[in-house]
Amino acid sequence: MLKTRVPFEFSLSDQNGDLLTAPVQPVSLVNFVAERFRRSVINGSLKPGEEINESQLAERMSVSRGTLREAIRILVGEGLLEKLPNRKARVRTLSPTKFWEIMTTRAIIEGFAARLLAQRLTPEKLARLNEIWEQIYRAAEANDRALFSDWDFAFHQAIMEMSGHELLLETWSKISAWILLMFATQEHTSADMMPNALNHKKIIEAIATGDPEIAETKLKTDLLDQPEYQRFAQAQTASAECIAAPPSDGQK
Amino acid sequence: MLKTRVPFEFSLSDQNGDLLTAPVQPVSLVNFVAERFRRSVINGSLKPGEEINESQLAERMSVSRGTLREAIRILVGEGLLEKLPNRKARVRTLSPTKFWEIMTTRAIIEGFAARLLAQRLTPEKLARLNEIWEQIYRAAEANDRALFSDWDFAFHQAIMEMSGHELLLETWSKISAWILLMFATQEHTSADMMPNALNHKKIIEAIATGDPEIAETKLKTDLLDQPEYQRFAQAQTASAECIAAPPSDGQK
DNA sequence: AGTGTTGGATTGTAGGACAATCCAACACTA
DNA sequence: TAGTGTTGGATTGTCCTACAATCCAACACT
Repeated sequence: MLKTRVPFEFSLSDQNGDLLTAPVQPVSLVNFVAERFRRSVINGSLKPGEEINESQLAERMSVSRGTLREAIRILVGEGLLEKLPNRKARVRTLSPTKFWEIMTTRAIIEGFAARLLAQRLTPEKLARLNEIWEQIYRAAEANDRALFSDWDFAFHQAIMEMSGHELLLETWSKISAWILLMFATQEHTSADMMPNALNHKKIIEAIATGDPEIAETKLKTDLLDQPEYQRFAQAQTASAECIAAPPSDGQK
Repeated sequence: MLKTRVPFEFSLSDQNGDLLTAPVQPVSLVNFVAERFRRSVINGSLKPGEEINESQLAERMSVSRGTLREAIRILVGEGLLEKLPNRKARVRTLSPTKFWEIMTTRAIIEGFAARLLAQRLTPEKLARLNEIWEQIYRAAEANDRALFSDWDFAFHQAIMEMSGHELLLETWSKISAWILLMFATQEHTSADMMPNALNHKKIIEAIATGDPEIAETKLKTDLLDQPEYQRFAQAQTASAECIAAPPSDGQK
């Protein structure tokens, strides 16, 4: 088989114009495979609970088993796969409880990031948020569900990045695959998009006040008031006050 | 070389009496090596910035390069090592900024866990906290720094575990190596231990009130008021209000 | 001082080998 | 029939060897 490595890969949506000066990131085959895993889980070709046969999959992907195993280690670290010794790796399942956990974790992480961002806001950062918001709005207008999700994700990612808190960003990144998965599984009607878009504007305004308390609270309540959270969280009222009340479901 | 696997490993300090019914966890060699890495970083035999030569270290540890590489992947996922393609893995360094990041991240995670725990507190959980506290107190009395750190860590870990929020626990676990590293690097005088022990009692009391707000706030302020945080965070006043003010240092 | 060039060290990946483990199916026994 | 051995194939865990790709520092050139 081909023994050459995947040399370089640029995320094509590289927003900032300074493509030239931006650090070039070589991508190893292992990372490439890991990314494929993420996408496969997110787009549903790898279903929750599905097991992974190393030799078989390695051959189908035309990579060595070692390479595949390393990729699996990464995904396990990110929580997308689970693995017990001597047993196949499995795609983790997304139960209502897990859903609640993801949303609350996001809430405290993004809430804190918003607090930081509010304190360190610069005109450039604000401009960037507004740019992304434009795209969100446009996607909502165009009724483009996939595009809307992409920019929605980008919005939250931007907040995390601009908060300047590296560890928090890392932590957020590790659960971001779950976030994407949730985006993918929510069956919004087109009616949901526009109010959602307008709400993002309110988030920007909350951050723009410069008041850390307002910014943090806005992000927190916002994440926990999402309809899909409500749906999964069953009878729970998901206000900021009730942030700590998990849904009580039997299945893990 | 030896081709047999490391069969099973029990954490000897397995508190709960039902050793028999508890699930048996086989440990792969990769995990064993990963654990060695963690300990080495924490006890200082692997110094921050130090680079890792795969073949060399693999031979010295009597494991194959593949096994070592998988272990490295795990540690990279936990953030203890950093790795760029085609370059050696390196032990990440703990700058003042990083220190601030760890403490604030802990604060929001543990704070939220305390909130949950306050709401779901049972007599058994409370008893467990008090048991651990006994050990903390005893270690402080005996002036045993290492023992104190161990039980201090166990205390916080117990809060995370008993909060019942799996994802939060996972997230916390991933940065726990950093926490241990901080414990290891703080050069407390013996005088610091007893007040610290007594303060842990106050944490228990805050949780025992059952008021999520009180519990969360107590944990948050507590983590950010630690002397070692103050030391690293330089001129910052680390009250709950100033939670979001990072130290401004040049070196990353 | 700035820019080619080169060789050795190291990482990235493949692929084969085999022991250890698991699991499901079957056989046996009370 | 329920419970308990037994067994063989499938799969994972680990090691090994091999070599291409990459990096880096040292040297040479201009």
